[in-house]
Amino acid sequence: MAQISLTFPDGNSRDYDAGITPADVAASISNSLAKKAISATVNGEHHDLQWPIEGDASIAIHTLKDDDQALELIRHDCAHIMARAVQEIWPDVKVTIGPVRDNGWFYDFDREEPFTPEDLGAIEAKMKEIINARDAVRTEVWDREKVRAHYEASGEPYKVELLDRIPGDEPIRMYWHGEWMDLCRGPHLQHTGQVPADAFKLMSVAAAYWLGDNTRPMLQRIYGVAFKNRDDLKKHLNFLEEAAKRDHRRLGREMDLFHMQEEAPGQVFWHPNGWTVYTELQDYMRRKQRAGGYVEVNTPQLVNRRLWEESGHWEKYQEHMFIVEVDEDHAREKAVNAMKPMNCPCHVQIFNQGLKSYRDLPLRMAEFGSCARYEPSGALHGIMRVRGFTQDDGHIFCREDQIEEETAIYIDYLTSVYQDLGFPEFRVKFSDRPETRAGSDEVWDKAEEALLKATRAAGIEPEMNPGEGAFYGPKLEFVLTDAIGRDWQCGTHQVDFVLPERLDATYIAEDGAKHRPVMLHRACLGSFERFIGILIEEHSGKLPFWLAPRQVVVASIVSEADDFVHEVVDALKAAGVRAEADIRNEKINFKVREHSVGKVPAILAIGRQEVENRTVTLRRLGEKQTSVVPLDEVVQSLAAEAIAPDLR
RNA sequence: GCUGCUGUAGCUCAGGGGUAGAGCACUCCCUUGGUAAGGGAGAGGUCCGGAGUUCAAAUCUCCGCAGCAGCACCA
Repeated sequence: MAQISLTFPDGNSRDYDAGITPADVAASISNSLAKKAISATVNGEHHDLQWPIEGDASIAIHTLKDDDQALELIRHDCAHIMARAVQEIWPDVKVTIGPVRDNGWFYDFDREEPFTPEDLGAIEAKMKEIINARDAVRTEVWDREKVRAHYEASGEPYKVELLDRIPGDEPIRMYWHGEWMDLCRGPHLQHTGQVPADAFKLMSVAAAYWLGDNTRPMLQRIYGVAFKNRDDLKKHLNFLEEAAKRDHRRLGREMDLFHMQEEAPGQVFWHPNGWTVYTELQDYMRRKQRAGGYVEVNTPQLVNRRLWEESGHWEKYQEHMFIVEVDEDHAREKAVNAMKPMNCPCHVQIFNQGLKSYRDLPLRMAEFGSCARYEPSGALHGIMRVRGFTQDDGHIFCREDQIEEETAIYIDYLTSVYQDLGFPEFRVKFSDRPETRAGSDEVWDKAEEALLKATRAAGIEPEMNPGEGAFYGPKLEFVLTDAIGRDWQCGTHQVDFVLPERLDATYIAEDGAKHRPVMLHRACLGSFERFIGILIEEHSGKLPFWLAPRQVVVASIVSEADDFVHEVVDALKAAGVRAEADIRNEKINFKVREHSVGKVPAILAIGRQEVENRTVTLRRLGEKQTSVVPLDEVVQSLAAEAIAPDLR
């Protein structure tokens, strides 16, 4: 038999017979390693222990100590064990796919009846039985036709379809967990007992379209999470509990920021506190925009359908637009208008007024543009995904050869805004041409290349997001995450060769002839609504001082202090701090608790001593200890803190 | 939009075919208390909307609306 040489992570190598499995390699090293081994990385690829090695290779044997591999295997085996449990309880249920995801896995089933919470309990119990049985996991490579015959005979149409989607040259692997078998690429553990029985939990059941396609059947998806041990599971469940407390919908109510109601689904009623955050943020953005060389404009809410037809939005997005038909007295025909779902066509109208020279370019035009989109009901989510919102929108009209520089300038601008707002880190995605799009392939080639080049020149290597671009051009997405880790696109930067063409935007170039400008669509926050939602969750409601709606509460300890309380409040207000008095007939304990819950960053307590010495006792949110500070000093330091970061 | 779940006081929730419940919040009274809930009293409800079943519906059924989770969508 041929000999092969395997090289271990420590650099040593040993010779083995060709075709040896990692399990045998582990056994050749020590009995304990053979028992603890869960998988192996061979030539950089993660395989299970039964995978034969045919040639010289590098090899690393993994145990539960290797987090990445262990968690992947535990979760993947959980998916199989769960599918087996489901089919043991309900043999008629059809299985589909069950990938590892986030902190666990999901598995999609086709079953008439939806799973109930009680069902989940039963499945969990059955899974524990399977784990405790320590059933061996084994694998075989099967001939494609044998797999097809098997799944056709056992009535598993989804598996047959999956089989057909596997490229022709890939070997088809079947995996057994005990007697239960599934088509799978692997790798898997050695036996079911290697899954910790007390470190997984079935979380929820929800529906999902087969293959993510809304024209295909809906399946029942069960989500689970799994970890290496019970403590990690507990930590995760605890994290979710804590994250729920940071939910912007909950904090929005607790901090009295905003509310929403049935009569205006997907639209925000901003309360005084919330509107303070909003306007503070808007003032900041307005200053940043001016400093960034933008001119600010404002355009109509309600625009005749004609413009949307010209821009192409009517054709593509009519279903998602709020249509307003005006039947004026004596009018021969109805005027059909739409609430603007975005601002770009309106900005082109402003650009098109008068003749523009190449000297005017790049022309950076910004608007706090209120938009309305009829979002699908299921998409609405607090103030993060709404039907009425305001973008910090902007369009840069420029020459093709200015795209790269303008993109670099913009990325710089966005970075400084995100930095100021407490997001030094953010993710960038690059989305290229979608299937349905406007514009020729040559134009798309140009746009994609220019954008990508500029992004890389700015020192960013974006995540690729194939086919996700806008219909008129490729885009960069700047992504932030909410309390439980869901992605939200906030900023965006898009190259558009199409709209200037459709709306006939031109400028006079040096050659005296009309030329077509390129349009860069960009939003930094995205929408105020979404960004404030993210801000709330990111800071758990404890907004930076300059953004906090209620910055200081001055609380009396005894009523004799009331006059001085008002004096302190007045002094703070005069210095530009949002301060309010609390002279209610309540104990200081009560007041401290209430304003702490309300996320007020600074509480100043005033009792007899403070009145006498003209001091205040300052307590910062989240801190236990207090400090006694002279009035002048506290006014000065809090006033300094209230200044927005761009003005410091 | 799709699947499932939910909708009872301002909030969080219990209850459940026949007088509507709690805690917190609110109002009033007592209390002037030194850093996360002082004590007492009171007021507060179209039980999401509509239809049906029933002697009787907040409760059961159906249809809507809204919210939640996931999927799909996101100019």
